[in-house]
Amino acid sequence: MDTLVEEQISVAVSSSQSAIDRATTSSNQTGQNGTAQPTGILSASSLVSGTQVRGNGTILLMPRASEKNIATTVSSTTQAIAVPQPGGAVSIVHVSIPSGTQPMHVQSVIQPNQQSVIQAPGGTGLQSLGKNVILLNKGSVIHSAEGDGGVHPVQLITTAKGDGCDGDGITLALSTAEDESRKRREILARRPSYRKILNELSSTEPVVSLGTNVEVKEESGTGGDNIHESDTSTALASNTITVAGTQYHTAQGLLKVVPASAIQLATGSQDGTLQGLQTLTMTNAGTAATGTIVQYAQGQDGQQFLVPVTLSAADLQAYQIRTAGVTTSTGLPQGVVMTPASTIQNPQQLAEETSRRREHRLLKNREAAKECRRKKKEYIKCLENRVAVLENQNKALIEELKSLKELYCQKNE
DNA sequence: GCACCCCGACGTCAACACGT
DNA sequence: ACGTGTTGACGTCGGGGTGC
Repeated sequence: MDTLVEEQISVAVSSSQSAIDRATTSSNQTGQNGTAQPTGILSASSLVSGTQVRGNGTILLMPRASEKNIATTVSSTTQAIAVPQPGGAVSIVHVSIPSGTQPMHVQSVIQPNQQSVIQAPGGTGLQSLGKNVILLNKGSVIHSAEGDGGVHPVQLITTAKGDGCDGDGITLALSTAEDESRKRREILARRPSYRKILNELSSTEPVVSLGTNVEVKEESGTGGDNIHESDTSTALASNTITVAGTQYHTAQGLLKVVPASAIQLATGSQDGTLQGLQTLTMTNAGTAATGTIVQYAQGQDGQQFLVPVTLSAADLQAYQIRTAGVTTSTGLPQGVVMTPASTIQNPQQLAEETSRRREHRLLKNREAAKECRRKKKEYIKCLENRVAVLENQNKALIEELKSLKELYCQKNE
């Protein structure tokens, strides 16, 4: 897995502040399809150095040790964290935007070849992003709701050569109206693939957003994995995440979900400390015929992991028989040793194994269904935001058309 | 208070996609 | 071929709103 370190940059572009000089130069750039893009080029030198644009238009924030936490002159108030996805498809952008007295955090999924939408929480419109604040993806257009009567679509094009993944910087292009119209049609024609989006999201989603008030920080283990940091004010212990009563424990890349409300401490040392392997019994209302054993292991560094194992009733019975009054080699009272599946030989055990596998399958599917619904809702939200953007865009275009018509009529009179 | 309806969340099944 | 992930469809359950 690629190691990608997030960089903080500012990508707020204010036309009123003239942070980007609209009238800098003009040249032709070769787009993705190899066609020249007649544009008025805007200098984006004010954007953070090291920021790159992939061939698919995704903003890449390449790790450079010397360029950590660079504040730009564009805006010192709006910050974004883009998380490029290996494979170059989708990037997740976290934006921290001061809104009044309360900083606002929004998340968006930047997709290649598609108009992307900054997703604001809970009914927060794009207007709250501030006047002419734009988070850019190639082909993405986000307009100020206030505006100055006109529409200023800004498009990212890359100066990168070759595959576009190794560009040295980005260039902002103010497209001509004709070109913009054509691109707009293309954008509208490219509807997002739900399956693809979800695949991209689920494949290596490094920063997890679980609800409106939760950010999850998952730290790397022994190195080599991604390091992603969310809001540093979020107090989360390493490898332990609690979200709405659900604890997420990561151990060696394994993420186990344990509903905290369902955990009851069944065994453990008397002083409350847990050492070695302990067991907890979890009540599970959904599967009355089954139980869940939680192996509670303590790592070398004192870190503790919960590893839930769903068992059938038969398994539970065997489990209890095996653990009753047994002292293991570790010296732990009532310690647990799981019977390896390979030792199951007789028909009854085979049936139990089948049952166990079914339970495992059901458990996995249950979690998958939850995840699927979550992604679906997220996707629907994204679509709704997109609708809002397009409606605003449409409204602005209608206004523009109206004013141009009036201008034309006045000239002819 | 009770019945009814609606809605959202959930679990399960089945079909399909996809990687190995 | 097989295991696993994804997702539509379906049924169930609980909470909230409404009419009686």
